[in-house]
Amino acid sequence: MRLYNTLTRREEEFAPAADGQVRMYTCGLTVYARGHIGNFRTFVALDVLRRALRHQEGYGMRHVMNFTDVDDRTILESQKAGLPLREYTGRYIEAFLEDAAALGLEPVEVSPRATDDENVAAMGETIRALEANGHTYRSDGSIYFKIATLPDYGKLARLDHAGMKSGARIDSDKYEKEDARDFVLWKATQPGEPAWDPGIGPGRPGWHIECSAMALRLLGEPPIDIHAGGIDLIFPHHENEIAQSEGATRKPFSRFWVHVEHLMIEEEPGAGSEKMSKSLGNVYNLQDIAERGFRASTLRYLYLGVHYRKQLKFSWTAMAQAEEAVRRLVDFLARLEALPVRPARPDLASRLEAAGTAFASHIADDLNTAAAIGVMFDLVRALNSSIDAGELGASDAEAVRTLFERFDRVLGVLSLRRAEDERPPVPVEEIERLIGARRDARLARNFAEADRIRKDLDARGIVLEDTGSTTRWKRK
RNA sequence: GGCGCCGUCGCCAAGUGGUAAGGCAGAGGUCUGCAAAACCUCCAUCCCCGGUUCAAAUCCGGGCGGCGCCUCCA
Repeated sequence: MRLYNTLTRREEEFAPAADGQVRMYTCGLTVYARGHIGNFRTFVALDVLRRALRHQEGYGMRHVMNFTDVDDRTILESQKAGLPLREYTGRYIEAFLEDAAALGLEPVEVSPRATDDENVAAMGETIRALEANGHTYRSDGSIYFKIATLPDYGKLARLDHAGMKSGARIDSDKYEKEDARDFVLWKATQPGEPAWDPGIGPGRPGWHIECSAMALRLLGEPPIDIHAGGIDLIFPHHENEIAQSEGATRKPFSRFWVHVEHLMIEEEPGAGSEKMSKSLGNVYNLQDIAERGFRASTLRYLYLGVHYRKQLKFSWTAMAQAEEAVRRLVDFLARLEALPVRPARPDLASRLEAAGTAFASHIADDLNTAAAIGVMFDLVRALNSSIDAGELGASDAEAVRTLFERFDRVLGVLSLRRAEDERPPVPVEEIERLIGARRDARLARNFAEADRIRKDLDARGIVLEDTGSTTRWKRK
């Protein structure tokens, strides 16, 4: 498949370097708070990449997504909460896993925590290798990376430091550095802060070292195939990861760098938008989505409607439109269940095959999910039309379902919706009993009673639809 | 100030040289006990101004507007 590589600023043909297995690292969440829907835009987009590589391209995956469970904010917030760091961050890891499941993220092969003993040890090893290669210096008990020792520093971000805004705050650390652009690998112990000593002196990890160390430890010999994350990580995080990893190993770190654009929030129509971020305080999480009456599957669909390298303007209107679109798909799939037994339609196979090919080629085109979804809807209209004309039977339905399952292995929306629908607000037995009672009422032409039952269920979140002789239900 | 992205129907959004996918909303119609769903028909020449070309939403230049990175951030 074609994949945009930030390193070269071009789309390139992607295939794993070895054994048909993709070695991929995703920068995960800093677990000092519940992830918001901006965070999850990135994770869902990368989940689609993972699914496309696995289910469509047929590669094996070894995918690492970390939890950053030590940094200034996690330490600060855990202290505020009066909890040990590990326990405090553990709660948000749990919350993340719940949200990830709700959004249909496939579990990755490895989800390490930075503070796991073996990862701290790996950071020590990486830093020692950097020291041995002459890339570091020590100052006030901290260890720094000296970027002047790495000639191609900046190759990912391509920043022109000469032209940087005068007065821009470059140095946010209070530690002493030789050059403002140098960054800390290992922070000296501060009173009241947790500390480790993996053979380099007591302290705690700088922001970037964990990802280099874990990627190298868990994914083997560099270069890995793909390193991914939100677009804001290009600089400084990923640039510094490259410096650390390549300084330590003398080998290229990652072949592809994939970055997902931001989710933007528009609070009032026409008021302009800004990126959603915890520091701006304009965040919504999955709970907020649920409180507004929307489901996670709807949000997942909304994410996929915009190419991952374009900003996504989030609004409640957009959510409502996404919900209607998902409904159209679900209703179509439900229609397939009620088709009569009749001879298979001879020209259906080629129509389905064409759609399958078109869908796959859009996905293989740098994950053009929006165009792929368009293919799906084209097919829905054509097949709905055939159903109306009485041309489709049960055996055709099976072939159609199979194709949509193939689509959904990459998109992951329909299966998610189905899982949500398996837990309706009214017990299924009761719904079916009431449908039976209503059918009797209708046969007796007691429409008042029939409408009362439907209205009653509607108020409880269940919608009934009559289709010929049968009645089907769905969640509102 | 430097680097970069974006501007397509009322809303969301594909399309990067060959004459505008798809979804939502809307109008009219078919079907229907009602409701819903579904189907059919209708609904844009692509922010503005120049240029290149047989041909531009797509390339180039200049505006205007939105956003990002340069500082913690997905």
